[in-house]
Amino acid sequence: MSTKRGTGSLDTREKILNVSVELFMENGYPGTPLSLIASKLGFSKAALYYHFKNKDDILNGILNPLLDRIDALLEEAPQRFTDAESRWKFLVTYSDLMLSDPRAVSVLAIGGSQVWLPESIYNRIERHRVRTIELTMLPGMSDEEKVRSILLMDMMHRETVFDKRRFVIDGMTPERRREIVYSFIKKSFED
Amino acid sequence: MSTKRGTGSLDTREKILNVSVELFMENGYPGTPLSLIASKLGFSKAALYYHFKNKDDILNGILNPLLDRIDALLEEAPQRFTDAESRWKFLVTYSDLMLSDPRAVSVLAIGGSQVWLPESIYNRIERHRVRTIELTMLPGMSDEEKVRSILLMDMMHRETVFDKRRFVIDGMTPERRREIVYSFIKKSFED
DNA sequence: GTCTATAGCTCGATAGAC
DNA sequence: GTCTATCGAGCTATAGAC
Repeated sequence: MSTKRGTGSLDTREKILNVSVELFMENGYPGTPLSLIASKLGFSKAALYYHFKNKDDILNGILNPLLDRIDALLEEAPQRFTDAESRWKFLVTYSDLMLSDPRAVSVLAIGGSQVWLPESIYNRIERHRVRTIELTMLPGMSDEEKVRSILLMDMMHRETVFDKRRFVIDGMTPERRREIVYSFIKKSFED
Repeated sequence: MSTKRGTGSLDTREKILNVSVELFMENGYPGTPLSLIASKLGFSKAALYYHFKNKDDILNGILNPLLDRIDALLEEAPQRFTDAESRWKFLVTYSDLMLSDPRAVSVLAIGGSQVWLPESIYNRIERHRVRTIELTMLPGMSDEEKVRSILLMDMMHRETVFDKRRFVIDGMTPERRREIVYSFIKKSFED
């Protein structure tokens, strides 16, 4: 995949991805011209086309590693969970997976309805969203419990995906916040 | 404000706003050219400039009525609420206000980090977001309670703002869903 | 592997006729 | 109040030199 690298330096390819993520977060994906990415890297726009075949290819480079791993996780999962413990274990695994790729997650957080995404990526994300919600639902749930599952899965997803615009309490660390959020979600699931 | 109108027909201005909202939801704001709005209305791009001074002015026409009313509500509100009942009354009022303008809410739902918004509108929305969260916090709350307030306000806001991409249960009406969601939020606040 | 130059396109906005 | 025509800016992507 990659050539051998020296001590501290990253692939040019990786540098491009990292700078792109920063700019996509600031300006959005359609709002970030390739010229801006190039100038922040200190070289010209055309040079980007040596490393990526077009703009969407940069986006794919950022998102695909994470999306592939989510695909794999969802394929391993059973049709439905039948008990709360194994469901919770799955949710934690899913959450850890998301948190393991902050670069991709940052770009996912730009979204919203994400109409600007290439259709192939959009469809994958939508499939993940629907499937994870389905997997929170246990057999024999009432309407109230189903709706609550949707709300809580949504809450968990947002907790992994959003970092920037978050309302921060005094000196609370992100880890402490996450601990509180997850225990609230777990308790609400069990209630 | 408006000239007298015939029986069923809307202002051209209102027609433009309604068509724009539909297209903004489909393609996003930056992804919707004025030419598309014009063609869907059956007239030319230049005609739009008789009714609005530029593209952002259309967006303002959609959002400002709601944002103005939210501003007014937030100015009426006390510095902080001191009891759970008056806080809940405020939250219901805020929610009803949002639901009273589905057109504006649809456009707000496009967002996400909403970097595409004109700065003036973006700042207003951010102020609303922060202020409403502050108002959910009662004196003497623990860290856990503060975080839960953030989560629940966020949940409530999303319940008013999102319609489209929602995971729908069988034959459940939106009203039934909202009833379940609100009772969950209320219960979680009181817990 | 990076450059300059430019093709080719789309868009917002304006001018001016009707 | 709506039209045609067009300007000018900004963008993706490619060609071809080094």
